[in-house]
Amino acid sequence: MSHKKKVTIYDLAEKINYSPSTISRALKDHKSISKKTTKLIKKAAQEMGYRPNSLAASLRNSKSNTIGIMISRINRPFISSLISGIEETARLAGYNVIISQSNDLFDNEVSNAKVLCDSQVSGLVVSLSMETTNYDHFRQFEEMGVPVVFVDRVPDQFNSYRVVIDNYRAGYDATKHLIDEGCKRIAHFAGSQKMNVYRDRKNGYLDALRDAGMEVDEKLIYEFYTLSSEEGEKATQELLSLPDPPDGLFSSNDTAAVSAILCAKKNNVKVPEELAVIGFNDDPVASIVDPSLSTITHPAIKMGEISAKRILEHDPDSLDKDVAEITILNTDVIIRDSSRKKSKQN
Amino acid sequence: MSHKKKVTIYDLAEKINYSPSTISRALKDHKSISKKTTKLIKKAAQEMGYRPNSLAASLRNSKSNTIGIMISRINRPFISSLISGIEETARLAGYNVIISQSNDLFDNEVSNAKVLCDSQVSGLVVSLSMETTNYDHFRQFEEMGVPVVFVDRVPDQFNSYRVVIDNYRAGYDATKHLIDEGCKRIAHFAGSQKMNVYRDRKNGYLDALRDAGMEVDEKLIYEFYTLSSEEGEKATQELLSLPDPPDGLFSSNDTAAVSAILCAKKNNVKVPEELAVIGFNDDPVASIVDPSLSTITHPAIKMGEISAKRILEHDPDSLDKDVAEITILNTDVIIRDSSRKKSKQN
DNA sequence: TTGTACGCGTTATCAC
DNA sequence: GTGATAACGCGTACAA
Repeated sequence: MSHKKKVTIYDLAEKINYSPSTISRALKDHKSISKKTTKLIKKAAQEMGYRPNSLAASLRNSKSNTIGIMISRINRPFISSLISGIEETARLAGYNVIISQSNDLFDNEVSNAKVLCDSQVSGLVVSLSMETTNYDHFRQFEEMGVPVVFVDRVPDQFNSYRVVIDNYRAGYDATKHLIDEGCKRIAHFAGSQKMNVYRDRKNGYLDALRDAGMEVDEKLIYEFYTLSSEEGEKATQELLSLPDPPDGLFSSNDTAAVSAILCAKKNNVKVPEELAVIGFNDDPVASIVDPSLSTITHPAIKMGEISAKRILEHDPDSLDKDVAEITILNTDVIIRDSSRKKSKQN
Repeated sequence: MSHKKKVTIYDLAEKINYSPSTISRALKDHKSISKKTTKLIKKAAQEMGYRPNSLAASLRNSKSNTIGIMISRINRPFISSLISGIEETARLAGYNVIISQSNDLFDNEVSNAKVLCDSQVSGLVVSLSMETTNYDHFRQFEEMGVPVVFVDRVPDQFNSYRVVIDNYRAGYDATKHLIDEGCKRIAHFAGSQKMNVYRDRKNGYLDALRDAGMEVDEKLIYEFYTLSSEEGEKATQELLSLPDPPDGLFSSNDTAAVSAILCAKKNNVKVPEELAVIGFNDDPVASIVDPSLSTITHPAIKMGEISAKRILEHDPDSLDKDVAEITILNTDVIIRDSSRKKSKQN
C-alpha cells in the first residue's frame, strides 16, 4: 500500500492542456483568467484531487503565513487563553500558529527564537520568560522585516508592537479597593521586579497606599520568583505570625492569593474579616475557592486576538520603524467575598 | 532601513570557493567531507551569518519536521497540559508544533485537517471534537503516509495510533470508591455517549453498581453535552429535589463535580456526609474547592509526550498498517474530602 | 487571455 | 573528498 502521489499544477496542466501558469492563476482567481477556464480548471483540480503545496508557495514567496508564539508555559489559564485568541484569529485569516515554550528559561527563549526565525514565521507573538532582560534575540526578526508583538510581559526598551494591560492602574485599583473596605495594613505579594507586570502592579500598590496616607511597611511586601502556592503559603504563614499582622493582601496572581486564603483558614484567621484578599488574573479557581476570591480581570483572549491582528495588519512598507505601537487594555476589579468587609452581598 | 538579505549556501560557496553541495554536506556533518573543510565551512557560515532555510529543505525533502495538533479548545487544563507535553518532546527532537482548535465543531475539524495536511505535517496528534463520528477526513493523512495519533477522545473504528487511559476501569474505580465509602444511591454525570471516554466511564459506573448488587436508577444518570458548570448545577438541583435523593455522585469531569459541590452547599446538603462526590481529571480547582474534590488523575503531559514519541519514532516503512497500536495509561483515584464518609483525614 | 522560462534554497544522485 | 546538475512545486516577469 504505497502512498498516493501528489498531484501538482503540472499534472493538471498536462491533463487539460493548459500551461502551469494558467493553472496557478486560475486556482487563485487571478483576474486575467476567464471565468470559464477558471471554472474548468478548478473542476479538474477537484476531480484529480489536487492539493496545493503550501511549502512550495511559502518558499517561492518567502513567507509562510504562520504566526510564531513564544510563551513560558502553555498550561496556565492566562497563557492558554491568550493562545486560544491568537489561534482563532490567525486561523480565520488563513494563518497557521506555531508554539514554543521557554519554561521561563532565557536560553530556551533564545534557541526558540532562532528556530522560529528560520521557520520564516510571518510574525511573532511573545510573552517573555521570567529570566529575560536582554532582547537581542529579537533583532533577527526586525532585520528580516518580521513583525514582533510583545504581550503582557514586555521588554522595557525595544521598539515593537506591544499589547498590555495597565498594570499600574490595576495594582492601584486593587489596593484602593482594599483601602476602601477598611484595611489598615495591606500586604503585597509581588513577582520578580525585573518584569514590567509585577513592577507596575507593585508601584500601583505603593502609590495607592501613599495617596491614602498609609505607611509602606517593607515587612509586608514579598517578592516572589514564581508566585507559586508554596511561596504564597509560606509567606502567609509568616505574615500571620507577625506581632502586627496585615488585615489586607493584594497578591499579583490568583495562585498565591488562593494559597493565602487557604492558609488563613487553616490558621483560623477569618477571610475577609481579619484578612481581606484580592488576587490578579481571574483564574477559574478564583470563583471556586471559599470565600470566593476578589481579583482583577486579565483579558487573555482579547489580548491574543489583538496581537494576531497586529501581525495580520502589519504593513511591511510602513515607515517609522522607530515608533512603538502600544495597545493598552482595560481591566476591572471583580469584587467577590474574599474582600467584602463592609459592603454585604450584592 | 531595508531588510538584511539572507545568506544562502551559494553565497557561502562563492565566498570560500567551494561548491554548494559541499557546503550543504559540511553543514550537516556529512561523513564524506573532511573534518578540516567542514570546520572551515562552518566557521565561514558563522561569520557570514548564514541561516538555513528550513522551508527550502522541507520542500526538497517533502517533510516539514512539524507535528500538527488538533484539539477542541486550548484553554482547558487537560488540553493545555497535553499540548505542553507534545511541544516539549517535539522541540527536543527538533520538531515544530502547529496547533488548531475545532471548538468542538465537526466542520472546523474537517477544514483544520485539510490545512494541516496541506502544510505537510510529519505527523498529527488529534483529540476529537465532540461532534465527530465520521473520520474520513483523517484518511488523507493515511494516504500520504503521515502517522495519526489519536489521544483521549479517540474513534472507535480507525486503524491508527491511540493513546488513552482506561476509562472503563477509572469509572469503575471511582464508583467502587463511593460504594466502599458507604454510598447506597449513586448518581452519575455522563458526557456525550458518542464519545469513547464518557461511554466507557459510564459503563464502568454501571458495572461497579451491578457488581455490588446495587440497582441502576436511570433517574440518577444525566447525559450532558459539555459537562459545564451550568449543566452540573441544574442537574444537582434536580437530584437534590428527588424524593429519594442520591448520597453519592460520580461526575465524568471536575467542572460539573465542583458545581455539584457548590450547589449542595447552597442547599445545605452536607458534602460528603449527605452527598459524596468524585470527579474526573484532577483539574487545579479540584484541590481548591471546599471540601476538596476526590477525583481521577488524567496524565495529560505524559499522554502528550507519548503521542509525540509515537510520531517521532514512526517508521514509514513499517508494514502491518492494519495493526492499531494502542497505549493505555494508568489512572489513580485521588481521595480528598468530598468523598470521605467513613475514613477520617489521613 | 494564456504560455514560456526562470528562480526561490536546498539536497540527492551521479560523476570525477 | 568534492563538484555539477537536476529536481522539489509554485509564482511571476516577460512575451505572445
